[in-house]
Amino acid sequence: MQQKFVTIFPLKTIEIKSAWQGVSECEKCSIRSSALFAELNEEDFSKIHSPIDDLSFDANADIYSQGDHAGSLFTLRNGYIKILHVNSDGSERIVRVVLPGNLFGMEALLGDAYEHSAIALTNVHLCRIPKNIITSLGEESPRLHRQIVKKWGEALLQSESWFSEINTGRIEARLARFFLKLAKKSGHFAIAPLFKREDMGLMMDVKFETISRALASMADQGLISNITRLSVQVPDLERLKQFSKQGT
Amino acid sequence: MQQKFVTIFPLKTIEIKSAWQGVSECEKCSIRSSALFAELNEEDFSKIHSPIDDLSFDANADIYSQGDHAGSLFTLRNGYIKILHVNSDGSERIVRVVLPGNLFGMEALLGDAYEHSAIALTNVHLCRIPKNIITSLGEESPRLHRQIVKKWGEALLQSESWFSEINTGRIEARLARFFLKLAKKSGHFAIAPLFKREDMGLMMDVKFETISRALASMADQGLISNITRLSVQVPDLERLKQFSKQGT
DNA sequence: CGTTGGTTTGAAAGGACTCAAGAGGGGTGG
DNA sequence: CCACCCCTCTTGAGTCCTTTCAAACCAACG
Repeated sequence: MQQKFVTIFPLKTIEIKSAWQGVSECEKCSIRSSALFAELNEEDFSKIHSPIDDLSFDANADIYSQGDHAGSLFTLRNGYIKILHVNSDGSERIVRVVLPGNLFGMEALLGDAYEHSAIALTNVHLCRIPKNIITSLGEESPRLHRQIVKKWGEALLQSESWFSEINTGRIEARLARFFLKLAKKSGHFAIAPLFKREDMGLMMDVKFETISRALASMADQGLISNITRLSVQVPDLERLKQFSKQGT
Repeated sequence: MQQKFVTIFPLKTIEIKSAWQGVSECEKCSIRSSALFAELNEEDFSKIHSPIDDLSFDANADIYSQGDHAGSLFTLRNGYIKILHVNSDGSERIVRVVLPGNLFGMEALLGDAYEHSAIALTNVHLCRIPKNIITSLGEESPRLHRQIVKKWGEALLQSESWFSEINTGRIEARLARFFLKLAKKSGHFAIAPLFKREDMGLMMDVKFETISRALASMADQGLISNITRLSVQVPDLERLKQFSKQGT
């Protein structure tokens, strides 16, 4: 019932960069400072023997699905990913949005199966880290272990703060906070990404029509402009901030 | 079951058991199998030098507040605790409910300040673990580190699942899921705890009057009975489960 | 026995949902 | 290159659920 996209393979993932082996690239990784291996030194890298693949996915592609065997965790390099939880009654809810630099799929370290589904919201670029690298390297490198604890903690805090801010109050205020979290300055304006209205509804627990109406209403009020499928402009971040606190 | 606590000071916390030092008690702890030190052996315990205090608090007492210096983490032995997040606009939201055996306040391991407030929902009994025990012991004991990662992961999963199930759909369905999570069998019935309506509203993002009305309505439908301030009876868990999936 | 904090209940207003129709965009095949 | 189709997004009107503001109620406690 979901969107269908044309795939060459009946399978779900599309890999456009070839996998590569070894450690040299990790050491030069542009997002390394914020990534899992931030604190590792050369000696640590020399202990990595399994391949860390560098993968790309199209928007809407499944990275993994709830219940899949969990053999790897991932670092997102760019793009956005939604973490979807399917409730026992079949209803769905987006429990986290993964931002560049974030780790996801850490359930792999705890159990055999993923607890959620991870689906690309945009075209994405990510690293797949086999769990055995962590478990074996972890024995020897307290630095890595510390980093994992830290990353995990950040994920929890992000999840809780996301939850608290994106799910409290009227929709318009929630949308405002959502924009404030994701907006990036670009010249005189700030630009915030939009996702499918359906997805945004799943994040905030409202129907997609409600998202659409709220966007229109906020545009009427001059809080945002140039609504497209993929983004909005925020002319005045400060004003939006005020709005997110007040409600009117 | 809950012993009576005598309030001597006007202050918020009351300690009824004297603090104690050393490791001997942890080894015999009744909830140790589910607690942080589950996997430790005698050698590990011998390395613990800071005192782990065993504390009690009355309902409504603050365990710590958002922004406080974070010097310890905690294991809840019995009772319930709410983890409250104060948004930048002053609005509040309960992001997690701590159940017996759960770890909380792990932010202490990451930064200097607590990110949330922890407040007792009932009379509680908990262990306070100074962070330096973890950081120093962690260097030497991979078992402890593993256990921390595991606990942290559980907290994230619990938070996400709580979020997903307690915050999706109509209030009555959400309340039903809430009862299913917390109900315990007691003879022919199951009994689920209730908290202050205001608190329940903060968990589910509705006003306390709405909670009250939803409880009344569910009682009319025979889904629950014997509503008091502190608990409800659930005559038929299976039926409640059906209800939580359907809605009507 | 009156105060107090918490809970319930009522009525009207407001926000979100449902069902439905129409508009816009991007991709496909002619 | 254009026409068509499908998917997504927008908009409308009526209904349902939640909020708001009030008032009454209740149990615990001094």
